[in-house]
Amino acid sequence: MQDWINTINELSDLSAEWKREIEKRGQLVSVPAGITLFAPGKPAENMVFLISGSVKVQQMAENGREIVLYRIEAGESCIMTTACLMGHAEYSAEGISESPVTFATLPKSLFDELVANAPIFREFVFATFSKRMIELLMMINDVAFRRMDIRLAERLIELSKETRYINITHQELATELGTAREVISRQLQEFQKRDWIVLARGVVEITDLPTISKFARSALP
Amino acid sequence: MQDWINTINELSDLSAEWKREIEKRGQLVSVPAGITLFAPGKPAENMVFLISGSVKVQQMAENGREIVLYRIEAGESCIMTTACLMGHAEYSAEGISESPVTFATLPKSLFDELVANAPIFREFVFATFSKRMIELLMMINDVAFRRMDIRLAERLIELSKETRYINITHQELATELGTAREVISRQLQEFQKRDWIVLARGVVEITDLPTISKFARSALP
DNA sequence: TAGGTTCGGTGACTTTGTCACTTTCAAATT
DNA sequence: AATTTGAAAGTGACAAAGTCACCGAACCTA
Repeated sequence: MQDWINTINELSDLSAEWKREIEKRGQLVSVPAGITLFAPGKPAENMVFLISGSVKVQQMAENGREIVLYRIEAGESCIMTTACLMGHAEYSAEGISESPVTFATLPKSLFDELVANAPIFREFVFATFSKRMIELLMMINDVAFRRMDIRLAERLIELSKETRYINITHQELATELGTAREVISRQLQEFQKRDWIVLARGVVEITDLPTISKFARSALP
Repeated sequence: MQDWINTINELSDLSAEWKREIEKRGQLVSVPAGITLFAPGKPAENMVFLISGSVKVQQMAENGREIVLYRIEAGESCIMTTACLMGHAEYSAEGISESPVTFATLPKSLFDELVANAPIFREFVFATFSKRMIELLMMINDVAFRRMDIRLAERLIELSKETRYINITHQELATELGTAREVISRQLQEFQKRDWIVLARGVVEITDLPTISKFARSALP
């Protein structure tokens, strides 16, 4: 995988010289699933691009509750590290690999050169920033104003894209949505009572997708 | 006010040539209080610097509830416009002048030149981005996990920095914290019952700052 | 001073979050 | 195969937050 830069769509039009420079000065790293890649207290020294796998970025509160902010997927860069790199600020979130992950790092010096001299790269960085920013605004909207049952239904629909058997615990769902496990358990029971899903330990089986979808869109219980 | 660029601390070290260029191609605009400066649907065409006054950036939900995301103060730039400018994305928040406001706009072309060629300017842009990003993360933490009474107490303390008579309605406080007016009213009544504040129409008078402060720090009711 | 508007109060109810357990299940250990 | 153990999920009682529908008081302003 010496050609990783071309796996990032938005950067495929970079000049051959820049690509050579990036491959010379960048570093490829692979880690297994479940590793904390960044966390409050650890300073960022490089810009990070995800080549394969998925990284979950989440925030933890003093009371122990957690919320998943977003996921970094293959072909995306990590704005948290970039923000900390550029803003001389500290992380307030942590990043955990959800699968075996390969990423590339660029030293800050090269990052600076690229932002200055490669408009394509600059566009990429800003676009990533603003995309995440808007995601965070949507998240604030969700958490502050939207009903739990609707949000849960939406998330179940998302998760059932590939298979109707979703492998997830109630606690994990709670972390996804930033709520408490009990709330999810009760809500899932209610869904089960309505014959929309069937529950098993660690599994949610979607049995009536059309009705759940209707419910999620309705925004009314 | 032809010298506005020097009112922005982080940019005071820009070279004289860049400053001349900025003043030549930038535009100064003044608007009264209460004007919507940006809102979903209006595309951004320029980068914006606030010279004087204060702009409230808030988000509105379908159900009518609102939340104040942050304020842009004098000497800061508006990341929402920058994000929309660079990320080819749409606003999802609106900006409203809270006082008479003067701001300067830079055309995108000059913004690009500056980011490319003026490291000081580039640092400023990234620092602003990451500062706001971290603020938004804190806001998610607050909204998702922290108690209303504590958050309200904190906000009252903040607002009473200059005078113990805070001129604000319950609805405004609710918007600040992203909750419903009734919740604020009830909470304020509770504070009044405890002799921490005295309420009047449109006014909250802080009568026992030490105890409120202790309460805000305690995180326990 | 009359009428409208904004602001705040209130009670009944729902939803969400918390606490302190218990039970159930599955896998590892004896 | 029986037992232990830890994670996952269920439960009931309660507290906090949000919703709804309505009321009355305070304040413009015409």
